[in-house]
Amino acid sequence: MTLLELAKREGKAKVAIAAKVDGAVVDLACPAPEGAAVAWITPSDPEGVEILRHSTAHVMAAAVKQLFPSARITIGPAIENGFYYDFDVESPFTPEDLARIEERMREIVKTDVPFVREEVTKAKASSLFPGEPYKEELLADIPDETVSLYRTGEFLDLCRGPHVPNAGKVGAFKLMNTAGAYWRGDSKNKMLTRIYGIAFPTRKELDEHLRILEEIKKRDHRKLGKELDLFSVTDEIGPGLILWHPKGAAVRKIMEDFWRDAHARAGYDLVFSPHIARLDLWRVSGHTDYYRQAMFSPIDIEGQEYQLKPMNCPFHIQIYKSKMRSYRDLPVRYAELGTVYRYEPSGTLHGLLRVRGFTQDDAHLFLRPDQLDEEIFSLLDFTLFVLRAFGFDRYDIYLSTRPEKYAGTPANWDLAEDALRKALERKGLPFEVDPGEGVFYGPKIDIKIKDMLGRSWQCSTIQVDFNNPERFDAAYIAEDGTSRRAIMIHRALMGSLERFFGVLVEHYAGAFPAWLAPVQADVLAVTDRQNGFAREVVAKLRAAGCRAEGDYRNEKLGYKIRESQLSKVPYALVAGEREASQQLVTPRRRGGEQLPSMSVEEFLDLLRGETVNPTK
RNA sequence: GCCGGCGUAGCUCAGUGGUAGAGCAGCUGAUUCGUAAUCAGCAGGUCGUCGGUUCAAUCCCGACCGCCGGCUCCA
Repeated sequence: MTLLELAKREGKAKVAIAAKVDGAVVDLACPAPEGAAVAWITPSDPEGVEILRHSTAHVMAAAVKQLFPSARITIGPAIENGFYYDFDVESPFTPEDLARIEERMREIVKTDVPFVREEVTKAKASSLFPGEPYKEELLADIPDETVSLYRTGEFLDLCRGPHVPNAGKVGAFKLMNTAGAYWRGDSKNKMLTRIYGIAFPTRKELDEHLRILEEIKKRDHRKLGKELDLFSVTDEIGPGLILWHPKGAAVRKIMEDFWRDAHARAGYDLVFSPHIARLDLWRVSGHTDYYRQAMFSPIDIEGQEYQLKPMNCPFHIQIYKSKMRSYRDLPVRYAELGTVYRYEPSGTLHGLLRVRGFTQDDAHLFLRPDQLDEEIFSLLDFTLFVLRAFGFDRYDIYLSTRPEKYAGTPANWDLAEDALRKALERKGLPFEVDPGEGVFYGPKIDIKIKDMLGRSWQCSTIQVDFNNPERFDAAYIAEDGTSRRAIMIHRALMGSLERFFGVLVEHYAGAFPAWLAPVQADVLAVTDRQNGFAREVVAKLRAAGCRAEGDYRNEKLGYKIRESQLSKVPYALVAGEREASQQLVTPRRRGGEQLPSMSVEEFLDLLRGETVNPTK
């Protein structure tokens, strides 16, 4: 008896698309083993959705082979929200092709052809894929002697499975776009044509996903950056180089002020360093060996080579080394909003999130080994405090451990990895270990913040560095009078101000909380007879530290309200005849909520109540 | 960098082998108005850049620059 027959008997054939037998997910065509524990998998189970998406990829490949017989098939996995399939074709698919492929897919689904699993020897299998070099290559890499194949009508694919029993079982899908993708993700290989699709169990879920995509588009920081006049990237300046307009600069200043203040309180010393330094400095640091591909070309200055800085660390080390350090002086903490320049391939640039010049909220800590545990813990605490202040309280945390090639001693690595791990555990933070993913110079903790839409953004990083202290001989005099090597920690919390700002824009959809908003209140004169009063109100607000602007244009109130709301200013203060006569203002929140009229002082109190950020 | 798409006024976008339009924004004037757009007029573009085809190119072709979606990589 097959699982499908068993499913029928149990009345599950309509919903089940696969089954879990003793923990292994298998097709319904598999025999139902006597006495084994069988759990049905439906499209709404996580495993079910994946099967569904993967099967949809097969349906797409089948449609492509029907329409483009010369297309060579490669791989087509399920991914988050959908699937893709990579093809090798002479000319990439056009949007019209995509529509035809999608149409053909629907026809295939309608025929409800079965997905038939076959198991054959590798030798047999390779004879079944004539003219499919990629399948040959995949076959050659499979260690097992037998492999499984799936047949969907005429279409045959090498695949581990499992799959839905029939094409009719795939859910709602939509082809989204094509993209170039290297075979096996390696830029040395041929560029294939990838088709991305989304797939969900039901039409409703698919529509919901499309709605989310719309929402993401609406929040795009590049779009909002232009609409709200926050920043720009121009042809004339160059790609990946950011111009911060007054509104964006205002937010940046608030971010910086908050950051400097928090760091001063947390025991950091603020430093500044230049944008270029002798190339030799980067030779000593090892950047010319390990980081060359990300560095701009050296600059010739009177016959000497200088380098635009890709990192701040060597400068901070020089400051550390400017005098003898006692074990009593440690930890030394140097922090800088340091602007660095890195060569990023043009195709990778993306708004504020991926740029060529950016400002790191950088710091380097110099410690004794016995201070590692406590320092990492308080640093972690400090990091979360800063992230929370900006409204991020969901994280994905990763601990990356020693790679195969590394600097420093295994004993030190163990010490450092231990300190990072213990800090995370003591803080009660769930984290994932990425074994061997540490940088060559030390283990690290990466924190990805999750925004309002649940998307993850890499921002904070805490890295132990065993390499630089050695290369630069960063030392301190220990209690016994001997010179010891300091342990260095490199860390950034926001990561880069540009990226963090971009993430903030998307997180808040441009509607910054009052403490961050570039303009906190628009004062709207109802007619020009109130312009004088409105100016007084603006002056009073500004004197009290409120970022206020006045709208004295010859426009109706509705017009001014609309503009204020569209520019996402937290408060619009209506100043009309009624207000002027009583020296009041009538606040309206950007959502549309109207508040009772109040004095300027009362409004300032209200605003203060909302602008206290958690530092103070 | 690689693959594909795109590049028309400050912005959003129409359009055509015979050198261009709309809405918004801007300017001028009228209007003095109460919680998401008052009306009228005016002005605004070497159609990304360079080259080619053509009697004629914004349109067709090529190169370059840039942007967008991915790949690769990362703050």
